[in-house]
Amino acid sequence: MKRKNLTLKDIAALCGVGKSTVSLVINKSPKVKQATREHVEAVIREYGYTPSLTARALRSQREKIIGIIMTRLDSAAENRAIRAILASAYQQGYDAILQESLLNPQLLEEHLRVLESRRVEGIILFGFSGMETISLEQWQHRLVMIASQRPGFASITYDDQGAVALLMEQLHASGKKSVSFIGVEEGDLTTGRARYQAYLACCQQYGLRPQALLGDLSYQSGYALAEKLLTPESEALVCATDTLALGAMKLIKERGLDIDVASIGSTPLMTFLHPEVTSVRLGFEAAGKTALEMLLAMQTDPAAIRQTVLPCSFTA
Amino acid sequence: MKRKNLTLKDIAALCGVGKSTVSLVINKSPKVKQATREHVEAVIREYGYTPSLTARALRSQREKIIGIIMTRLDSAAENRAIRAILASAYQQGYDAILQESLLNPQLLEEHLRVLESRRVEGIILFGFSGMETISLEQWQHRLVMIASQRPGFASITYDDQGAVALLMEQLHASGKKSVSFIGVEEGDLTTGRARYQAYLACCQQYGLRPQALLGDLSYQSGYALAEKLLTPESEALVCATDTLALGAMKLIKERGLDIDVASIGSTPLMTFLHPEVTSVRLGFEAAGKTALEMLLAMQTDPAAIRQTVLPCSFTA
DNA sequence: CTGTTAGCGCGTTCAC
DNA sequence: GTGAACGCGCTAACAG
Repeated sequence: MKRKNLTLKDIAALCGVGKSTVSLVINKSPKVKQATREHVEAVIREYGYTPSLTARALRSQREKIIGIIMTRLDSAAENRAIRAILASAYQQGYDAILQESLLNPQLLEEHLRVLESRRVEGIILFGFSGMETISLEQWQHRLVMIASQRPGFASITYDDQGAVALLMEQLHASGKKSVSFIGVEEGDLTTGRARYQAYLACCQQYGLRPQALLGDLSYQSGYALAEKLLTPESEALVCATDTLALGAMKLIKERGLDIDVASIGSTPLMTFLHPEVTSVRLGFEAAGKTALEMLLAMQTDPAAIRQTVLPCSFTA
Repeated sequence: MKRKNLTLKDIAALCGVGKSTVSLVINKSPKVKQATREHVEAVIREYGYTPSLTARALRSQREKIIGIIMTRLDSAAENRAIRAILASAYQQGYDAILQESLLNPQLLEEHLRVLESRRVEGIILFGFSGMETISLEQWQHRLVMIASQRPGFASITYDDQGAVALLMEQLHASGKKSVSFIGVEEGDLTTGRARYQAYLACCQQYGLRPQALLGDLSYQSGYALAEKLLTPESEALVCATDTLALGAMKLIKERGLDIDVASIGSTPLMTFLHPEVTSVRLGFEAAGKTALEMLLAMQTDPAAIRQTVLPCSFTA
């Protein structure tokens, strides 16, 4: 029962040929006689031989593995991106080692060490604020950051300003004069700072008085912020994320307030629970797909290191 | 800049010692002179040398990698289990290759092939109905199934019956006479069939008339089923999952119905949005932790192949 | 042109 | 404390 793994050599012996012949067959080299090839293939199938990618990797110096470091497994946004990454990677014959940073720089550092010793070919890193102190030089030409950026590094970021602007424009067009905002602390550079600043800029542009509160990234926070911020005069509320919006919506429903809500994310849950909420999609799937493409391109072409900003759009 | 990876040999040369000495230092063997050890360690640090786990794996025939095949990345339940798996694995020096089966047997089969050629030491497989046709013999002693089982294979399943019984008991104790149920099709053996059958059994036990509908596993389905099933006379509703419950709750709120709802999952979202819903936890974290422990135990002790049923409990 | 031999890649381990 | 063999598949050089 304990069928220990067969090796190339075993198969060669079974076929009465040299190791290299078997290797050539496996790699579909044309320089093997048809008869030999078929015989070898038959034996391989019969014994269920599978070549060791480990040995291959050692020899070829190519692991065909990438590392993905996400912040939290249960982030819906990252999930969607990763699904796209895994699918693309799979097609290219790559597998992915997954790690969770939990927004902890120290943990990130340890993960990087592991990926280093695994000799992964590249890393896709979901950024978070606090990781600025981590040195990444040695990964510079084989790392793509998502959702944050760093000079000289490849990155894919979401169009935070564009998303907020899109929402604000829509609310403005429908005549709202009192548009509030709930977001997350500016310590978070993208979801936090960028979206908040964009809100402020839009207020200025449209001559609105900013009314905003920032908290953390939880349903509870959305609820609490909305509770503090909203008044009977509020006409509209922009939320930095769907999570916050879900919290806010709970309050709004409970109080029976009549407020137009807009948010960023466009998650299936939000679309289902509150289709009336205007929502903008940031293109998570595209981010994942693009990240992998960029990573693979970087291997051969250093010029592929680019900082890409993905466009956002209203839900189709 | 293109610092190509240093090897053991390089370090040995730099230190003026043999390869094996460096190896011994890395593996903290005591049979190295203190002075030599310190010198070697200094050089290793200075040059930032990291031994290749690939070479080590080839030599030792131990990859220290496991494969995790989940059904869907965005399954909250699986996410929680996987977080626990990753954390435990990390402690033991294991990394995880993650794959998504999307409930597709064919995809599962391909993933298994990949894991085979990667020579992973074990697999944690989140089961789904439809995968019965896939042969797993060769993995028998290094695979743990979660949420489904197969004779002779290690598995961890949730206590579907217990969970339903717990909810029904509570509703019965509070005097409900009309308890409906929405679930998922019986093609799904655990979430679907087991929970539905448990509901029927409880109805019989308490002398209630069963009123149930089954659909798929989506918010929309929860809403639609509730709409068809509930009447003004309905007193209580048991939902097979939080997802269904979220859908049902939407309808219930919209209609202003007065119905006690109970569900299985106890996700943070549910707890936040509808704390009034009675919810049972199936112990996803425990499942992940247990799965990994079992997998590692199986490597040395075939008797560790067990079919475990995790207990459920009300949210703490 | 077909097929083989030999050595490599890198860390581990065991006689010397 | 060390050289050499080893694990497994790849490939350049070579023989038939």
